[in-house]
Amino acid sequence: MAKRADRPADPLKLIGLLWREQPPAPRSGITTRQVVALAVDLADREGVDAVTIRRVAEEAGVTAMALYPHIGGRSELLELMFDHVAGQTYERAPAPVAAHWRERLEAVARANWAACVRHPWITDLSPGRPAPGPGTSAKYETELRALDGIGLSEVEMDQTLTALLALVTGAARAAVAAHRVREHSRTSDTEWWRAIEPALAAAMGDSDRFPVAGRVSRAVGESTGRANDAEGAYRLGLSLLLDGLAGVVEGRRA
Amino acid sequence: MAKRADRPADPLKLIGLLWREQPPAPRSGITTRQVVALAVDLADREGVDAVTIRRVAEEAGVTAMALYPHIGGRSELLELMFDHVAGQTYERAPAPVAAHWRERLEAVARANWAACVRHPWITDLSPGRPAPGPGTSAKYETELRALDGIGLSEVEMDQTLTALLALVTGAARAAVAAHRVREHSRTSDTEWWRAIEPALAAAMGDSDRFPVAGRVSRAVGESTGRANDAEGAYRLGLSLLLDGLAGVVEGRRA
DNA sequence: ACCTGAACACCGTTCAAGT
DNA sequence: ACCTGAACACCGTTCAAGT
Repeated sequence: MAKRADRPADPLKLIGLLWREQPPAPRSGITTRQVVALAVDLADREGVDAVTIRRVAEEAGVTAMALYPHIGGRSELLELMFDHVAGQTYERAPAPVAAHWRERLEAVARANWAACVRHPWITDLSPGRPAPGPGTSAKYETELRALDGIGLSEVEMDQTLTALLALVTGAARAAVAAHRVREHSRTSDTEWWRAIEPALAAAMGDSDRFPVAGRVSRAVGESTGRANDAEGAYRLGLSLLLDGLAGVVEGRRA
Repeated sequence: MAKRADRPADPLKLIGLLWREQPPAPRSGITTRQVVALAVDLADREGVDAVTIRRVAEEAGVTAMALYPHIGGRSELLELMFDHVAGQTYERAPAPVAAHWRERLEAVARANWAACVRHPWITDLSPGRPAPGPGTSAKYETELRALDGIGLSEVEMDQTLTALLALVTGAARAAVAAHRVREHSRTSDTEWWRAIEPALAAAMGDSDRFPVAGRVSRAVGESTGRANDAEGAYRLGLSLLLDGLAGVVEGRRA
């Protein structure tokens, strides 16, 4: 959750900022690109909420108001940051070019999961109509190529990609949130539950109102040491989704 | 994206607020339950960002500071709101009790999709370690029962549910975000693209750098009239996931 | 015990003024 | 053309003071 999404980014202004090659050589020596990189670093270290205009300006060594010509406004800055990290998704990870489509899609999922681990704050941003920037466009192209030529229609390619990314991002979100609570309280999940349990039991009145949930929670706690296993959910979910896709693809080939 | 997630909710304070039966009969006549219901209505109408302490207090007819004993703080209020709507997920929708597990899981997905449509702001909230409140607990129990007795281990039940909800929520998030932009600009996606295209083409320099993306975008635009079909992605993704699960379940029965 | 008013330390953004 | 300082209209939250 970030601050002030009140005003959505102005699309036309944003496109100008996203695609412009020549920064307007300002007095202060700052460029859009540099400011965005600074903001991304800040978000990596302290989260989106730390990315305030004033704070970014301070890091850039200018006043807050000097930033506006370079970044538009806070909403536009967030979109620029999003496009920036989107463009880096397949820089460190190998491009998904394996021979078998299943390996390619697994590489896509892995790269997106890694991006969420490296930049946890992107799970806080609403994707919305994805920013039509250079980074996002390149990422989309790379990912669609992994899905191309396996017998799906164009619409199915887009829907499959959206579904796969929804699964990865959704699970990553849960993992990130759990990790934050864990870090914040400096306790493991089991410790946390032990601390919480007396208050909870007293409040619930001990009645076994949630038998299946209780049984599952105990099993998950014992086997993973955590209240939820988001990464396991991601792996299993991906595997099921790809199994389903294999059925469709092979069904058509026959 | 909402305001101020800086401070996470205090777990023990939160549990007290979530489970207490007897509101402390205050002078003003307001109760935690009423304030939460008011805040949910406000969020439904104007989004999470409109849910400020001052604004909610105004709606409740008290000063901002009078709210604190009832809701803890803003973070806790958001968790209370989340638990409130979680508890309503299966009130309007029929409980997932069909004979076949596939129908039960489809009902689970449908109910969660409907909740996101009714309360779009819940897609802005980080789920995190889910608030251990009465609503969330009841929802979890209902959903696990839909997965019980079909041959999965407890850990697999939890992971499957998490994956399914990640898929539904992730797709719903994209759908909500697209809907917001559409509503804000009062234009359809195709109109929006037409307005954007000249600026974009000029910026990109017409070079066909994204051939597959271009081909897919055109096809999606022609067949759905939209830039993205999040609902289609949800349907297809769910169907593939359940196909995959059917393979696992049937494989074990044999 | 509960509520209030004033205050504190923040926000994003505007706008006239400087260079 | 770019940057600055001051200001505006907000935030969440604290805290002493009232009843």
